[in-house]
Amino acid sequence: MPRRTPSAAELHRRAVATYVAAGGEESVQRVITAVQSLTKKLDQWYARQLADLDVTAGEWAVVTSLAKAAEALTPSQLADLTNVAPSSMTHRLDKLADRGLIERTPDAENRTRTYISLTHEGWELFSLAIRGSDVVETDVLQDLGDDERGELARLLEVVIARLDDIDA
Amino acid sequence: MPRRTPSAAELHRRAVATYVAAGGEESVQRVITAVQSLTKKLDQWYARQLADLDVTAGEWAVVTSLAKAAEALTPSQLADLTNVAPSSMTHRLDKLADRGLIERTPDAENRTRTYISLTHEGWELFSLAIRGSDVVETDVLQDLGDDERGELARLLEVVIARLDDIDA
DNA sequence: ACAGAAGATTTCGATATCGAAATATTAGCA
DNA sequence: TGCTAATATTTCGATATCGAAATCTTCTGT
Repeated sequence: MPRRTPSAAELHRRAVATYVAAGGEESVQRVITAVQSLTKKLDQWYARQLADLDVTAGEWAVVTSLAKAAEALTPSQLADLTNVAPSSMTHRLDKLADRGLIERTPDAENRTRTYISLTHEGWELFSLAIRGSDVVETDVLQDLGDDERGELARLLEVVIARLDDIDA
Repeated sequence: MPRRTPSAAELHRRAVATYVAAGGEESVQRVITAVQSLTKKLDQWYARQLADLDVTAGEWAVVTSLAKAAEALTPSQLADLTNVAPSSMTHRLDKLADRGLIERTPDAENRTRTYISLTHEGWELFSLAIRGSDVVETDVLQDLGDDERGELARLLEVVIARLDDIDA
């Protein structure tokens, strides 16, 4: 018989122990493991929320990429930003265009290139989903005081700043 | 012409601004956005590293789940842990079993159930990949002092502890 | 003991994704 | 100019994933 589901905190402890036993450094694994399990939980919630709007995680990734870019992007750029093969993007964009969330605009200056942009409906969907997910996200951070939340953000941003320099 | 690729830090700033403009709370978005872009980068590195070992991200998720559980799991549990449909797990396990990384053991007490466990080779692959990824992970956290790293871990663990209570 | 509900895994048809090749355009350069 | 290389997107065949249904086993209640 499978035993009772352990708490997230307990799973985290075990995961860190496992990684350390396999040769990882403890302080590193505590951070990385926590970041990953947090993302995993968030992804589950987003998936449910997006299902209500009849949008897949992959489609949502396209919408947010366009929203964040604040300018038109090419299919290749979107494929790159969303970690997917360029050939897969074609079909995704077809579906999104059919639903009226994005539109393709051929580049007049370079006819091999197509620009993708959010339609008004696309922006509305984005805004709607963000307001919904902000609720869950706020809940997740509830146990952190204002100062702690700021400190957490600061530390993460130090890490982010380093991302480009690695592996290059 | 597409302009120069912005830095991760710059992308982060913009993303937060976009989410705030769409109705998100700033201190929340700073944290959540940072966590997600960090995970995305890590996933890219893992994918490359795993490709060298001829393992997909999905297969790796199965291996780590088994390693962390430290006991045999059923296909359903694995599907749940790795966010995939139970029917998809069947084929994944077939492939992993063909490669000798896992093995299926029928449960003697309940013949509808099958237990999946890592083989010796499975453990070796796990250990090898962990030692490899620890290198990158350590690099990522390089700009944080020991105390800062500890504080980051602590804050994240506070958040983790709350995950179970949400949405239930 | 037995009928029906619940559970676990697999099979099946439809769809999504991948990598490689095809197509079309632009850029570099002799 | 004209030829080759590079770039952007799409098409194509193979594989992976999904949700629903099928199969088999165990549990529940009478």
